[in-house]
Amino acid sequence: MARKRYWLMKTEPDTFSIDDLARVGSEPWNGVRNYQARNYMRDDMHPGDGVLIYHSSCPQPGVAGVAKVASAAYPDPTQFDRRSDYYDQASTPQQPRWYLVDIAWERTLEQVIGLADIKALPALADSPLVARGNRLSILPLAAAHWRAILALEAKPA
DNA sequence: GCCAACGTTGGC
DNA sequence: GCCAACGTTGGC
Repeated sequence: MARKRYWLMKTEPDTFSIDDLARVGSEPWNGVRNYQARNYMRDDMHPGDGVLIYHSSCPQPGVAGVAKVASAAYPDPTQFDRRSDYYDQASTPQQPRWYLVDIAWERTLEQVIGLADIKALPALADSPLVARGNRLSILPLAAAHWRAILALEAKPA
């Protein structure tokens, strides 16, 4: 049994928010078309890993909820669907290019933990999350980063 | 294999 | 809407 890992996964709430995840309970995290993010899902994620759901490209960017990895990696079915925005004609079922995992909702934070507050955490100084120009939609989090971010929850706004 | 052009991400 | 940063593409 591998040790539990921690992740941060971005989503645009206009498209799919923490409330949407709460409604469906579990969601195949499809549409990731970046090789490094794919490698994280395919190679490094395991059921039970902790996931912070991060809202991006929205009025209030920040961590909006907690979820967990709920499946092993498997091929993203949207890559084979001609009608999908995520269709990839270079990918075949015999040799899929894109993989995903299912993500299961655990809880929605009462208040979004804003990016500015996260950036202000000394413990997060070495996290890729606060690095300049970070565009990866899936990021690994050290356990200490996970704890430091969620510790902000206790503080009044 | 290099690198310029282009497209996308994402905070502000 | 702006702009910086980054990944991908494609000509050579």
